[in-house]
Amino acid sequence: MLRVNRLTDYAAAVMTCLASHEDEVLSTVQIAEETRLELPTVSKLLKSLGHAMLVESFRGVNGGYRLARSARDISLAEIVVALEGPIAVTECGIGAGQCGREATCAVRGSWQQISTILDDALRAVSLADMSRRVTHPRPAAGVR
Amino acid sequence: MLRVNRLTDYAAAVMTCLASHEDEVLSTVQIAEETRLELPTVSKLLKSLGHAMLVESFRGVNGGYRLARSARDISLAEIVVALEGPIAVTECGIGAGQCGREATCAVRGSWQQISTILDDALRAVSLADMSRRVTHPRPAAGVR
DNA sequence: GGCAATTAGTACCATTTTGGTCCCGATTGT
DNA sequence: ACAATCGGGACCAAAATGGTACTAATTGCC
Repeated sequence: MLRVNRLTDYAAAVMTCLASHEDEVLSTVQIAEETRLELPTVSKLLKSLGHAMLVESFRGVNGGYRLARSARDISLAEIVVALEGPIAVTECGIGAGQCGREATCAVRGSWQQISTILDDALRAVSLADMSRRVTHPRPAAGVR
Repeated sequence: MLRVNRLTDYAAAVMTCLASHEDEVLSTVQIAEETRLELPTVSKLLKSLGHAMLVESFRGVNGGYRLARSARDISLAEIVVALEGPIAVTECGIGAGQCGREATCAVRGSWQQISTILDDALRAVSLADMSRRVTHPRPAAGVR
């Protein structure tokens, strides 16, 4: 486990799809077809991504969605945050006062360290990196 | 989000408790009191940790649990794996054939990269590190 | 030998989360 | 005016999660 929600995974696919059509406005239907995801699901995802200002929406006939910024300027971390909220592997990592055991808790610091590393890793991957990987399927060894 | 199960968090607390009594055999009751967790929950956790060979169990009167190895030789990754299974942020990261979209999936590689980094980070934290942090509450900046 | 302490295994249940669907109102190009 | 689209919710079924309970097996001690 230690999974990202399936919807977050889907969101990454949707964003990659948009990235591969940079500057075009794609309708939800087109995106659903291209990603092979269900239409209502894609619709829901795009709404969340819109709230997070990762995509721009255009209503009306010929409306649809487009990346709000260049694919190079959007990180995987932002997509995760848009769908799941702050990146923290434990609940107490978000804010104080959630746990009751805080004062005596020996493990919080370590979890926070893990969260930070994870956050860094997610921020280091841009949407452009993810799209690039499609055509160059053999990734380099390290990240940063 | 992107959380570890609460039980995994608890398991880390239980293991840290055992680490602070290295070589002693503690009963479930003692561990529950010290960690301030519910007895049945602690019991369940210790069973899982036993299956994963992270703790040794002793039945009968004066029985209980003890770390199976030195705290330095047990990593946070092992605790996570014991409770949650293989570390992979997406389902398709575990094995092939889970997803159907695999052939065309553009994002799998990036998720796997994240999983690897996360795994490394978890393996880099030992139980001894976690215990140490209790007495030295200000952690150093980086990990490795 | 028998009792009490203690873990092992398993089954079970309530609640929350998750993934997914649907509907209706608002906007806009033709 | 109409049709294509997005926006915002409400809603629901299924699964995961966290937690509990019960019984069997093991072991130390009197």
